[in-house]
Amino acid sequence: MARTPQDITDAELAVLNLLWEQGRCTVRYLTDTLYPGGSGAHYATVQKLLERLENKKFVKRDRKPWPHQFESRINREELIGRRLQATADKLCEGSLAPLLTHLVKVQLNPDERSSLRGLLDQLDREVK
Amino acid sequence: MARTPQDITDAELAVLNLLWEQGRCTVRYLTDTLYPGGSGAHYATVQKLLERLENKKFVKRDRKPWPHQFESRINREELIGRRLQATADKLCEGSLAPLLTHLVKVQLNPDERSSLRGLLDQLDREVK
DNA sequence: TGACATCGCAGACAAGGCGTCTTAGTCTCA
DNA sequence: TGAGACTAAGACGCCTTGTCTGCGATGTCA
Repeated sequence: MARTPQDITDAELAVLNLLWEQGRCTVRYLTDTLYPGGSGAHYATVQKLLERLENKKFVKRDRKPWPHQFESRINREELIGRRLQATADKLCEGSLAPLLTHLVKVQLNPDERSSLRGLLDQLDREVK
Repeated sequence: MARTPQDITDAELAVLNLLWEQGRCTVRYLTDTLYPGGSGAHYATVQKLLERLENKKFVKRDRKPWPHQFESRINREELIGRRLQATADKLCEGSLAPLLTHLVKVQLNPDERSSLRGLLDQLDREVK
């Protein structure tokens, strides 16, 4: 049974989180924020994480300015979607419906149910 | 940044899937189904996977009969819940609501929306 | 233009996860 | 009691992943 590597690892996610919060920025900024008072080695660590994220198309690097600028090519919402689909693929033959059912059953109190109805109504209106 | 091991790996999940489908059964049955025509080594592989699942409390082993009988202590629904919560912990500070919102937006056609309304109504009635 | 700091890049490394396999001991039953 | 199946414990090796080293390239400033 072959192993399936993670799409985005924990350390990579920490970098992405900062990119989401900050928008476009440099390795220097990311390093100083993630490892305050860190050594030069940490800089290279962040650089490597960015390189891997770039290879996986989750981060865009702008090589024109110096130093290079990085920004995310995926937002949190999209990543949530990927994770949900991955869960569905492994546990529900790719169907997202069981996940939805689970969340509705487990998660909602009456107030949340009514706000969910509101969301459904809104989606209905958008279709028209 | 420490790595977080998976709660249930792919190979372990293959075993669990069979246990869900079959209910209580032996290592022999699982091995012959997962590795048809497999060697003795595969038998030990399945045994090891079961041992790890047992340590993680996802499988119960009955040592009274010979050979031992195994059954799952978690069902698919519960595993879905664990995975969703893990996703929420990493991406939404533990809140499941964004996952639900995402699924409702991305996933539903009008028919599914109306059946979801039915589910909500049913939950409302159960509360009373 | 030369000194110097910073950056970019390629690769190496260790720890641990995970799937697999070996081996030795144990049990059942004819 | 001997054959055959099962249990148990550990080892093996590949891979992922977070980290780090070294060095050439690039920019800044006197």
